[in-house]
Amino acid sequence: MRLLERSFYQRETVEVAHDLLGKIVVRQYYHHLLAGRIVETEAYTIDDEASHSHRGQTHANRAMFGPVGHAYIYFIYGNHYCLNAVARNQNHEAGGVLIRALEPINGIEFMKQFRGITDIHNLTNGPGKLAQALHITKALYGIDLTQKGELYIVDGQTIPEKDICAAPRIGISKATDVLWRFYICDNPFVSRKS
DNA sequence: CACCCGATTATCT
DNA sequence: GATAATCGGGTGT
Repeated sequence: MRLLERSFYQRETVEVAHDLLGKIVVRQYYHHLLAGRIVETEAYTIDDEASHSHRGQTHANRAMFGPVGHAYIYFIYGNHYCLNAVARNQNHEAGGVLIRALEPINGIEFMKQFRGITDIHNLTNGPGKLAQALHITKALYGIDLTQKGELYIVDGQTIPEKDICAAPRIGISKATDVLWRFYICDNPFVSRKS
């Protein structure tokens, strides 16, 4: 499995969100490798009212203004971390792709332990859930996802266009018209149906 | 320093 | 399907 190159992330954010489906998130946790296939994503651009980057750079969102291919991680609702891959083309100042759901591939027993449950379909089918299952916290903020390390993304199968669904993003109140949520249709690990 | 809110989840009914 | 839990960050005083 090859690492995704920096150039992969240096394209339109929405395109990268679409193309990240089928790619593999790898978490090296001490000597263990936890991995999952991306089955659901959402794009957030700087022009987008729903994006954390829309009101300009702050200390918390600085990663989204930094080099593409790095991780933007945020904490929400008092409990949950969420993982984004920084992605944008050269015309834009900021942008990110929220990783919303994974299909567990490797290290499933550790994921169960980190999540405190045994149901495999409830392990990584949500952005906060997958962060907990892979032990992703702010300690990994800004990490380069194009280099082997504690967290990175490698190539996987290409998903046929007919198997990709687009829908409005979840949990936002602004810019609900655009279909910037992508998921693999009929995949049982997607956070929810549309 | 007080206030408000949120790219969610678990746990009810 | 409804709602409580929970707390860091942004904003304004």
